[in-house]
Amino acid sequence: MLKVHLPDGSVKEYSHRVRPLDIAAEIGPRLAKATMAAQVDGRLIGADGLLPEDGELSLRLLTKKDSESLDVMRHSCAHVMARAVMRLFPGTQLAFGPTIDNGFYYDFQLEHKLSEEDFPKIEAEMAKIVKADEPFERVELAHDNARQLFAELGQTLKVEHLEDGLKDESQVSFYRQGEFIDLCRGPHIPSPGAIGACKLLSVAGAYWKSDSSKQQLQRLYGTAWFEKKELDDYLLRVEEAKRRDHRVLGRQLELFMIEPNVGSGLVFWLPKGAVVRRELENFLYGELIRRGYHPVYTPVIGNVRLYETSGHFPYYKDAQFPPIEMEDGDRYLLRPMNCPHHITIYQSKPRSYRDLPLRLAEFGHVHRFEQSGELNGMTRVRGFTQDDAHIFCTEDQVADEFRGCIEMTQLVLQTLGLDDYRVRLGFRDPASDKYVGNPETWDKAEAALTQVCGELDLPNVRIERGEAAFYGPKADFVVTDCIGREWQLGTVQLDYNLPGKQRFGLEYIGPDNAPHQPAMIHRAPFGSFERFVGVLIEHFAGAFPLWLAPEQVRVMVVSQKVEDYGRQVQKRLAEAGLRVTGDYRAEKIGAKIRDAQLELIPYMFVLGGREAEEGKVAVRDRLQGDMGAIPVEEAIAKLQTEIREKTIRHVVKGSAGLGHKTEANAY
RNA sequence: GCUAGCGUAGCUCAAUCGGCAGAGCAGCUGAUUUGUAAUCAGCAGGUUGUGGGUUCAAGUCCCUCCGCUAGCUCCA
Repeated sequence: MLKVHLPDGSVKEYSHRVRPLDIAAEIGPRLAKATMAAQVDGRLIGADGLLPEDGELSLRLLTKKDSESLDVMRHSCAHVMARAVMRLFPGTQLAFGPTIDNGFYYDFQLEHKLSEEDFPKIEAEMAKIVKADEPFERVELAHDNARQLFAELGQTLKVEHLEDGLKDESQVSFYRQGEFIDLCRGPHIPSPGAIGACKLLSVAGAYWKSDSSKQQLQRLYGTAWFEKKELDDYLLRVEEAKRRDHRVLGRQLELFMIEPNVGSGLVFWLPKGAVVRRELENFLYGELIRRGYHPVYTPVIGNVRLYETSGHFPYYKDAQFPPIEMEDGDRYLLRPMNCPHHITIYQSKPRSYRDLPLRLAEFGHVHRFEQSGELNGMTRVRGFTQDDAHIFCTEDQVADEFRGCIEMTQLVLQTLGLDDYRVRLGFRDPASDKYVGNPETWDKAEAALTQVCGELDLPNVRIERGEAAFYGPKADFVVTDCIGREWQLGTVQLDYNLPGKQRFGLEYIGPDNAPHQPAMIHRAPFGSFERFVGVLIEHFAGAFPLWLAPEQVRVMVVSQKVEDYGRQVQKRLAEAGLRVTGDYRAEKIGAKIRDAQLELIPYMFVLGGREAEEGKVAVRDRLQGDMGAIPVEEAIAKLQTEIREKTIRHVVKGSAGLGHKTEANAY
């Protein structure tokens, strides 16, 4: 006897084996038709999944209205796409085809080079399959039989996966739809007729089992929705996201440029971008001084020996610009990190426990030779400036110092309205030989980090093995941008290894008059100015809050007759410390306003004969339009308050994935 | 680095089958003196990423290199 609890509180009992679909049919034929999948005690299963004979369970029938159904349908759509590709290109080998945010992909191995020109053909074939609406049938087979089946079908990648990843499974499942059979855990929707609208998005290379030493496959990306309108909305959102791409806005708004004749991945900060950066630097410097950091400046190159000691050179040789070879045999490296230089300052004189914690801060420019395919606007470059600092402290001070770093990072993100982020605790992978130091030291560092993070109110903390730096574990702040990409920005890293005897052998004299080894914390709340500003441009869609805006207010005159008054007001605003320009062209006021709106200037002061007579300015707000005329000094005070308070007047509503990103910044 | 696609004026893009490189915006000059998102007219702007090849003829076809884009791999 099986007891089934339904969400409405009702309970049904069965003495025979039933499937969710049977239960749906019992409730009503419309529901049976609408059922896409089911949830049993919170676990997703297919509508045709046989429920146990005895016991008690809670069942939810999932229809198109339930968000869980969307993923199930998209996975089915991946099968439909694979079936279409196999029909069009016989001999296609199937790899993996999972669901991702807003869509799905499928990896294939085939002779034909897929390109966007093939998309219409594939989509047409998919449409036929959807229209035919043949059911997805789940079949379970013993491991050996499955292996034999896929060997006969010539699906060698699937056979390899059965022998490798699934070698311990005694029984495996696959799904059949017409002539198409695929090894698959499921679940699927009952039949593809429910796929309302789907579209192929792109094709790209991907390595078999994510291993760059293995063969490269062709990956087709697609998206699918229950309703055509949802697909259209999604495509609109993608377009909107493209418009706020920091590379596009960076050029339009003259914030930065990258000139291939100088070098890939090397950033030029143009005057307007430099203003944004300088404001951020000033903000950070204020915080650093308040928190007892000492700013330092150190060389941007150094003898290779230094980086051999730190380990950076041997570990990241291929990702660095090659050393400069001198005639006397010395070799100098463009520094890839600032820590060895700050360590050198620490070592420059004997240190007492009374000096600790010692916090050395530097906006240090570093160079790394990133692979060409990794370069991306400001977010992945070959020369960048870290808002770096290194804290040298005693064992007892580690927790407090670490907490201080996390809090400063949170303050920074909060100040800029970046609240869509998660914290990744990067720990070592015990199986890897990438890490320096002994396991006990690592365990100590990881335990300290876990404890501190546990005490703080951090969102979405997740431990990821294998994500540590080679010298220590870290807490990375990973921010999601407007098109659903994640960027590692701030980082706080705990290091017992570089100060250790095997590396730099740092010491301080303790109260017991004996030498001790200090601990080190590496931290950067922004990560790098380049990447941070890149993400910030997308976050604000180029419309910075007043305190960051390159141009805060533009004075514009209705006619050149009031130019003198305009210049007077402009001068007064500049004296008050505002970043101001004036538009005195022989243009109509509408044209001047339009230009300023497109340049995303937060405030416009419109001046005509009336304002000149009364000593006022007509304030036009970029977001709200005409605010009416007020005295000049009142307008200045209003803007100064907004600057001082770092007000954010419009925030992108962050959420995971492009599908949920909604347009928020009107511009 | 790998796979695929793409490189035309400062920007966004056009150029039929291989047949005289073109438009809008921006820029410059002149006229206009304007009240809350584009006034009008004129002028100028190019070694079609680079080097080679095929052809009577190449922006267009082929090869090399460089760069960019998407994804993969990597990220101290």
